Amino acid sequence: MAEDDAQPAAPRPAETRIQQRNRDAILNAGLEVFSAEGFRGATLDAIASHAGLSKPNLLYYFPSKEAIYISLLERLLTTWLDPLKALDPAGDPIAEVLGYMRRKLAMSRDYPRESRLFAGEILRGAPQIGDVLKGELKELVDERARVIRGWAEAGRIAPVDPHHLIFSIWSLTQHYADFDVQVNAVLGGTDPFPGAEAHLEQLFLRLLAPR
Amino acid sequence: MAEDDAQPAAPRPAETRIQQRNRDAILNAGLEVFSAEGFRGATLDAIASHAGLSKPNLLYYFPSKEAIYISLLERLLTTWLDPLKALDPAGDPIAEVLGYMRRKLAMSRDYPRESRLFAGEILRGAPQIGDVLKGELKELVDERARVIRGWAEAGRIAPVDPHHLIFSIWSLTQHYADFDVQVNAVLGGTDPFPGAEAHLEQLFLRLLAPR
DNA sequence: GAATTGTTTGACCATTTGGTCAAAGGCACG
DNA sequence: CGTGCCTTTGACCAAATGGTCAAACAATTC
Repeated sequence: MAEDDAQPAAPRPAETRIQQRNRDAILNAGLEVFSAEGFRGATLDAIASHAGLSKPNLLYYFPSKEAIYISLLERLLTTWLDPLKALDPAGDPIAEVLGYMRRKLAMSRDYPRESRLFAGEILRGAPQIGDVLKGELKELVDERARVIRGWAEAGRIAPVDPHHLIFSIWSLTQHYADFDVQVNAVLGGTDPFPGAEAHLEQLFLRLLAPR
Repeated sequence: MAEDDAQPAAPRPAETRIQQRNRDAILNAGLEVFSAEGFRGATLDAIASHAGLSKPNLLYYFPSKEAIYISLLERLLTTWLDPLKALDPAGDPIAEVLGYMRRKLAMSRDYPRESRLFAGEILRGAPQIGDVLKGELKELVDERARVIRGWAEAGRIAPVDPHHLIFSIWSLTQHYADFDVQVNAVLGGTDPFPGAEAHLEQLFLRLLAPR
């Protein structure tokens, strides 16, 4: 509708330095609070104080609490799906699956807040991202599942149900972020990740070894 | 302080029929709402209407929203720990582990609300049951871990880290209840449990088979 | 340095929500 | 059938919370 090709080089209104900084602070604060308290448990006051801003100031940058939440989920979804996209049909089957597992485990270690945010959304029935799950996610998974099925049929890995294999990778790795408190309670504070990686490597190696 | 041994046979005040029924209805409604919305997301009004009672009537049976929640968690914890207790040190190692896995998977199928209630509590940092995790749960797990380690050392199962083995069983089975929406979105509505059981049997058989 | 635009906030508001209370309605039992 | 206890509820309250707004306060630009 609106034309703006007149200017040679100024198409975007472009975020000011200060907008960039504040939006970032808000998203970071939102991640912190939403992942710890859930959507309903998080308050604008808590997010504002975490971000070092006043509540009305928050709402100058985002129209509502929900908008912050959705913004976070959108940013998260790319990060979340990328590792699966990176699974290379041309690579070595077992190395590819193990690589995917390791990437997901590293994400649980390095981005536990993101993992918990996602888990909370799904636990509550995915009110915001249900469509993405049934659309983009399902398609991506189905596609990779076909690759894995191909590997199995070619005898390059043991026969497995590809969908359940993917579920296994998700659940086994995310557990260490989402159920963090429980893992630490049982382990008494030792870093669980080295042990987890060794265990999961063994598990998938044995599951997938052909013959 | 108060003595009441006078009567020959009336020690308990004993719940009336109506108390029994209403307390039950409230706990069931609470499970429904808390598991779907989380503690913060659940409202007394929602629980009351689910139970078919008025809000003040709820509070005649339970002193507070938190009391309902805690009551549910307590009831849940026994159910939750029993399957692990039932793991028999004298039984056949692989059959015992597979049996435990199957029992947990059945719980995800038959009691998904309980699983989600528990998951929500842990996700939020276990504010109510943190102590149980560090106490009762840790001791039980450590004990069973010793049994499993014994099996491994005797060469009756492949060498595995017993704690991470237990985490694996928890995460793989609970995933089908807690991430229910995601599983169904990806699978497009087919019942995941038959496939899950076959997959997990294969997984643990291959993981644990000695040699 | 005046005008314009972008940023921040104190004061406020409406709604939601956990919880109270006094009074009314049932029920059992002598 | 009346007395006493158990159960139920309408009306109410205080606090928390998402969100608004006009006015003050910076930055930037010409």
